Amino acid sequence: MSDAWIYGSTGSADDTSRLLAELGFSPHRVAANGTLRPPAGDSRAPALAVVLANGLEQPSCAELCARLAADEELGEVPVIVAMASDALGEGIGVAEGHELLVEPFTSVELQARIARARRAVNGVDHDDIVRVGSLEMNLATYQVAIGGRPVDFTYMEYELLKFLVTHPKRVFSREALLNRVWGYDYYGGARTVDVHVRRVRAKLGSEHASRIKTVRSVGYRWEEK
Amino acid sequence: MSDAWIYGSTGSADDTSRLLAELGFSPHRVAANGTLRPPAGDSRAPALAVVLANGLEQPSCAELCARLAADEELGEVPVIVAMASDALGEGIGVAEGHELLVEPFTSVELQARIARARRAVNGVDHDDIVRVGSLEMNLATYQVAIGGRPVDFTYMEYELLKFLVTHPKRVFSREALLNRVWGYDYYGGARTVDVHVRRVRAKLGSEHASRIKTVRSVGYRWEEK
DNA sequence: GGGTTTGTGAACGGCAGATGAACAACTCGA
DNA sequence: TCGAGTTGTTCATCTGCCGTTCACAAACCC
Repeated sequence: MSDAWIYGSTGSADDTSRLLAELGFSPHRVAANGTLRPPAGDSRAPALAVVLANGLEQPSCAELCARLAADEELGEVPVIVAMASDALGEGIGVAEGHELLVEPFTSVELQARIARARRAVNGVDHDDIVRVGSLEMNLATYQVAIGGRPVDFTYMEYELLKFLVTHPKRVFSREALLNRVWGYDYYGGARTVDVHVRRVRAKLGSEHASRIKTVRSVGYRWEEK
Repeated sequence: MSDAWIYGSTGSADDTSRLLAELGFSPHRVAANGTLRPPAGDSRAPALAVVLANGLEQPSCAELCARLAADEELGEVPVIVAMASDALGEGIGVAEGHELLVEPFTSVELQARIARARRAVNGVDHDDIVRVGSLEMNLATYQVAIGGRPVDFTYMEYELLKFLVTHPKRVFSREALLNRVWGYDYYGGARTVDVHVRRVRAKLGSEHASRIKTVRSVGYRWEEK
């Protein structure tokens, strides 16, 4: 799923790892040898970076923050900096865009600060971004991207796709789709749905087009397979 | 003798007042009757605003935050929003530039977050120049330049452009723009937004005009691409 | 192979948005 | 106080997009 890179090796690193895992992240520890990437795994930018400031010596927290902020490829990564209360006074530099977390913290606070850090980067709440394979829907910006490349959907195409994606596996009759996507007071030909499905499929491309399954004499279904 | 305005009246208000006083502020409680200013004293912008979210009903925390962020005169005030841990999950909107503080907190953490909130304001104030390609906005002097050549924007044109530029990627409905750029108590035709968008586009010139994307039957979005 | 269901291409028509211009409110200086 | 200039809003018209529909081809089931 979404990777989280953890910098620093205080005693709280294991706790933090566990909390992040509970929140749905795959935590990866990053060695404190100067690199910004975890030793193994792909080098795709993670969904989150967590800096445990306590005991960070080489590089220092401020330096690490600065390098994270400056890294070209990682430039868009949400960053959370966690430190103990008594380390706050030491003028440790936490970059402006980064979110400050003071230990001890609860899982709920961590979650809230993750959301804030991500919002600062993406301009929207993470909850508003849906990913299915290489397909990415930003529900706040009305943008769809496939493999990072933006794809233009018209309003109705977008609404239809959004509905299907957010209601996976269930089959919807054309009538049901007309009611829930077009609106309850709508009355028009059911074939309208067909045409829209076709256009959405075309824009989705070969990789994702087949995700909209047609269930003969019933309707359509979104399948993430 | 820097003033701090405190919104909300939970039990922690007194504690917060005391802590702020210890840190050298003059705390003033603001009535929860809708105004943003304290009942007495001069109306100069304070050095700090603290929102105690717990128990805030009318206006809600999110609304209060939005109004604080939108207030013309107070726009440059550092804001801290304090709330209990169990209130975090409710999707309470804390504006992006505001600093989130989770109760219970220590005096040291409060101090650190005050510093961050102030840096956020002063920082934005400081390198107050936003650059997007050859477009340059000086948020302090209300000046816009394209390719080094100054361009005149009227007040509302400037405000609209500034709002879009400082909230990139996100789509805003005309109504949302009317609320957040024109003001909450404004009520007028939504087409007003169209016309202003058109004028801003015209002044932006061919290179930047397309950065204001229109999302059909939704609204407008700023894209730096 | 006949009937039903779905895919496909093209064309129509409505409407959202762009555009130009006029109007109203306000500022400022003579 | 008047008038000219500026600025925000609204009206009227136009244009192009896009949602819808239709006709036909293809696929599927009996």
